[in-house]
Amino acid sequence: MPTATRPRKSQRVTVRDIADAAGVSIATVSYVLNGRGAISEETKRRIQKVVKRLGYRQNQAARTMKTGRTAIIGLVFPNIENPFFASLARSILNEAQLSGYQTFLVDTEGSHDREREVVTGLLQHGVDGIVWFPVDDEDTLKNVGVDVPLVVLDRELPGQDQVQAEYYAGGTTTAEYLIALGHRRFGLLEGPQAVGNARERSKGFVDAVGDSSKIAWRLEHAYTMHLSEEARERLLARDVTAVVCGNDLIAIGALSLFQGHGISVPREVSVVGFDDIPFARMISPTLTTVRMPFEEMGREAVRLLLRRLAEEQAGPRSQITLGIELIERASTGAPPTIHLENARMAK
Amino acid sequence: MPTATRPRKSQRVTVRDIADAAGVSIATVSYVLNGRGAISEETKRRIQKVVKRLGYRQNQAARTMKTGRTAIIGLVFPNIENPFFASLARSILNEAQLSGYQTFLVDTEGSHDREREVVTGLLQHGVDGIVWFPVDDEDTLKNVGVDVPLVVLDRELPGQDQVQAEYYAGGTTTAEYLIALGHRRFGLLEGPQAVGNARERSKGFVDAVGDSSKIAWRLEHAYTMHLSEEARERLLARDVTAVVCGNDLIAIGALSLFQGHGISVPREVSVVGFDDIPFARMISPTLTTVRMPFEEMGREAVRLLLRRLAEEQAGPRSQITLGIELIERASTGAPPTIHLENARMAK
DNA sequence: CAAATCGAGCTAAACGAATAAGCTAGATTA
DNA sequence: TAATCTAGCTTATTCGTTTAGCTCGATTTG
Repeated sequence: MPTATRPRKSQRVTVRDIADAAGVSIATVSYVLNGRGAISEETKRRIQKVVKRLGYRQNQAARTMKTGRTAIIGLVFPNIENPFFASLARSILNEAQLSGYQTFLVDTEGSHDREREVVTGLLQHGVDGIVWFPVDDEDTLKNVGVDVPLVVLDRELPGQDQVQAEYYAGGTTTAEYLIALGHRRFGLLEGPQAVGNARERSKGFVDAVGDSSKIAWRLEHAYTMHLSEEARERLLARDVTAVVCGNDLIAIGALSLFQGHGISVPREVSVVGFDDIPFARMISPTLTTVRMPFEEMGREAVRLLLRRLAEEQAGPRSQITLGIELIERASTGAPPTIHLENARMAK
Repeated sequence: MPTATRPRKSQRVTVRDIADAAGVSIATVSYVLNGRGAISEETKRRIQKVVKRLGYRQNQAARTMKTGRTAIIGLVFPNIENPFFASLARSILNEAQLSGYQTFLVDTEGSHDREREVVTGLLQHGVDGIVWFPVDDEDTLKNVGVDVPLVVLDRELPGQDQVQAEYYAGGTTTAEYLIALGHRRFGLLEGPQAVGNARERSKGFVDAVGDSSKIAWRLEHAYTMHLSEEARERLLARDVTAVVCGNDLIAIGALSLFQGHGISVPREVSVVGFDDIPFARMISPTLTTVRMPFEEMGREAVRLLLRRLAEEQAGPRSQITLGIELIERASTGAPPTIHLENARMAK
């Protein structure tokens, strides 16, 4: 179709241009650029000067063709709007950047189909590795043919490298803390039980509570601030002195509900979250919660991935488990006296 | 160095493999893959079957070499942990994905130097276009040599395509609303005035307030929930009936401070935010704020970019300005009577 | 009935960089 | 003096695609 228009030649600066301008071969330029080969200091300097002068940038696509490496990692997340993921993403983007990697961030919006789709896209682009935060415990990528290193975040998948936190301990710690405060009747607004770590957390809590106290009810809830009708009813029934939530978003939803109904937290009821998103300390009352080590998780995930990449060898899978910590804030306190007395009588 | 080890041939499936298996040339395979050329239905089907059977994926790097297109766009953000950006990012990622584009997300962490750095990285990877949310009004990319379409978000930069919102109108609308409620003494916790839209917003507010009321103080503040010492003092001085904040995070910080000091919102003081991040409706009291059209902004930015990409022609720059809307919630109300009376007397 | 047209597919030349292998000239060694 | 070595380059090939231009037989047309 183009008739008169002459195709613009040499649109982009290439090694060829550098080589010509510096009076050397393209091989020499390439060696200098990659710090390889035996090149005299003088030639190096000359070439580097030309590179700067012409504003040359390596063509990553061409590089990739030869080396098979893209210097890109893929980051697969269920929902970037959840502050938990935003914090984690930041840590990962940062760590990757430090090692000279760019990151494709893809949002699966909680769908298994989209998980498969987006990962296929990532592989087509030839990402060197993938950090994957699965929607739930289902291994949707089983037969997608992932032929690059993969690190799984916060989930239990057999045979994969993974970075997790001490969910069970998070549960027990929470229980011990609340019991020490005097609570004896609990409500659990658990995260989706299709996810292993949500189960772990609940299990830790239930185990630690043991026979000393009563878990009045357990209700599964999505990781969102907008409480389900059932959850609202449960909370407003007022039959517990402490509500333990699957994550901070659910806890914030609970606080919001209580506040809307004039129920005082923590005087009438205590609320505990999980994750310690930045908002947890800003809402009122500030939220007692279990801190997830975002920074560390992201860093470890990227490092694990890059180590795999460097070794090239398929060693045994690594499983990194990070410690958690209960952060005591203003949403928890001693139970109302009447309940306290009940508890004493029960002893 | 490899002596005994035979280099694994045909590690990856290529068009060559498909062509051989289907008994055609690689050109034919390519035509089928790209829906071009005149190929019989039968051959198409045969090739597609082989593609599926061998699990072939196009090598994007090789494609890029020939076409000069990467099918990647770069997204440059100041801080992904701010829910405002998270929401915007989600919209952009989604829209890009729909058009078959992957997205590099980079976080500049509010630094000009990093803005330059990361964009250079993006260009090296050959992104087809860039959506840029600048740190402030400074055009840090002026001499970075950006040779691809660029869309600027939420900032005023001469000569660039941009997507914005009606900041000035946001300011006036807020003022009119508060005045209608009876407020006459205002405090402004403004966003960084180095940024044009923050100035616009303040200007809109100040203009609309006019002589009818008094702006007791104006204080510049970073876009964060953690209030500065000066801001805290200002707020606790209690000399205004309404506080207008530069964004929702600042507003949440203010609410938190008031609540911590037993100051009732909105009975004693009203608070207004800006952006309408998802949390605005979940905190208590729920936050009256000005809704930024995240979804639309992201969508328009990507569309604008892709249009540029398709046209290839450098037409006149586009400037899309989106409407905003005041969302009335529970953090605003009539001023305390004593103030109301003062205001009346002043008339 | 020869020429023009057309459908379906093939050949071959890029794209820009990395790199193995080869070359050259001067220095060192036998 | 000849053989060997080495620093410092260059030459030539390769990565997997896309695509302009060609071929070849079948069909249509004047």
